[in-house]
Amino acid sequence: MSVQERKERERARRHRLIVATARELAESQGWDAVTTRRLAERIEYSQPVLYSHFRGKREIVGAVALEGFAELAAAMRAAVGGGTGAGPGDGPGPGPGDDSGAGQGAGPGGRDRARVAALAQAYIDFAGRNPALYDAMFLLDSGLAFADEATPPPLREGFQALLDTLTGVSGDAEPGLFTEVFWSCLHGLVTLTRAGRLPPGDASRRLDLLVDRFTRA
Amino acid sequence: MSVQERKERERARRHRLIVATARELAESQGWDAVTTRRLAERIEYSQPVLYSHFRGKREIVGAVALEGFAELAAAMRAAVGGGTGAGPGDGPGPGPGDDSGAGQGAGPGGRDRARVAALAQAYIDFAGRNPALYDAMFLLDSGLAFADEATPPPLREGFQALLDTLTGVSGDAEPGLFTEVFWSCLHGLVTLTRAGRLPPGDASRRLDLLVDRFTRA
DNA sequence: CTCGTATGTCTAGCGGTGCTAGAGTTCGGG
DNA sequence: CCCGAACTCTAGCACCGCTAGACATACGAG
Repeated sequence: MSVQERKERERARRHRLIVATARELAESQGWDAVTTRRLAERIEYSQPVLYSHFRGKREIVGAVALEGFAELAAAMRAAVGGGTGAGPGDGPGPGPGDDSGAGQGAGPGGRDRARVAALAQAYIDFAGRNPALYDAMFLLDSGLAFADEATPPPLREGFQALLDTLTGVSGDAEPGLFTEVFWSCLHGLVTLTRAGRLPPGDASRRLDLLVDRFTRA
Repeated sequence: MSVQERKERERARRHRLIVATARELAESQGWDAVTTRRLAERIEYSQPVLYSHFRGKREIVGAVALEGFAELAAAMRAAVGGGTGAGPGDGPGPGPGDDSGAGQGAGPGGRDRARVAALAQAYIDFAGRNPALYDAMFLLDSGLAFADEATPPPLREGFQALLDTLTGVSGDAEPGLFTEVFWSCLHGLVTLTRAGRLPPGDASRRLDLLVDRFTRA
């Protein structure tokens, strides 16, 4: 039986190799350069082996995107620290209103603002650091399901990371909705900036303004 | 000389035909279906004539996108009416601080909110009504310059339409920056919703929340 | 150790893409 | 009427994602 295990290990190894190579190629030359032929050449196999691991190119993109979601979630967790918000793993997630809204007093507002700013900065930094990865996650068609029961764990985890931090500042709004909107704003900022639609210089000022709008009141 | 004029007219006519056909095809079957061959067949010419009008497919997408920007600008203008904001054409545009910030009193706040809401709704409606057009404008590579001196007039006009309405509610923030951020949020909302990243049901509630965040204070 | 088989990989090729060179035709001006 | 210029089309390039079928390799049974 050991021989089968060895083969399976090698297969898994090659699987990872494909994903890693696709990611590197995309990050260094853009997704347009990621063709099945080039990819096959890089991993030193012929194209058909790709199709023994993935149903098609879309699924390869999806695999890269999945890595991205996991890393993004980790980056956001790291940015806000294990601090005040509902921590990960200490329950099924915060029910709406556990440390209840209406916390718009002057006291801890500054701390909240700092945490949201750190979160947002982490998001923008991640996108800037891994543009091709971000494209795989959001721009390209990766065939991943989102707000759905089939949504893969890393995606849920990413959203949860946002939710945990933002729940505290959502005020009288439903935290889920609040998070969706804030996330959309971050995504819009990233997208338009990356596409050259916004002057690149004022990126941090725009982020400041956004965080302001979502942390006051 | 009349013959030359006639030819030029016919050429212009064919030019418009190409753009219109590309747009229809994209709107009915998606941009993937817009290939030079299909396009050529639809206009009843061979592919090479396309290249006598446009440098390549990207430029065709760009032409469609340009139409889109003009229509989007018009839709937003119509939505806010010729009302309170700085009207179009009555000067080179409002300088920052002409009817000065700090207007966060309770009085006209409601009216401002309504106008911003109408503007945002017009934007979202436009994107929903013309998904392929919106893709050409923002998702696809149309080769159009944006925040640049080479930015085509329709793009400037679209941004100006946003700016005119938002200047009044930007508070102590720079109106240009405020507009960029708000626009980004709208774009993010549209993008994520269209990609199935957000549950489609709560679209209007999300929009409400966004408008709230940008009109209070 | 040998052999049949089963697994795995590669070569070759399909229909499609954006784009272009050069042949062919049409049509206006002298 | 005929020549030349302007224009269009046929044919083809290199590349794409993807797949069928030939080929080799390595395993397990006798």
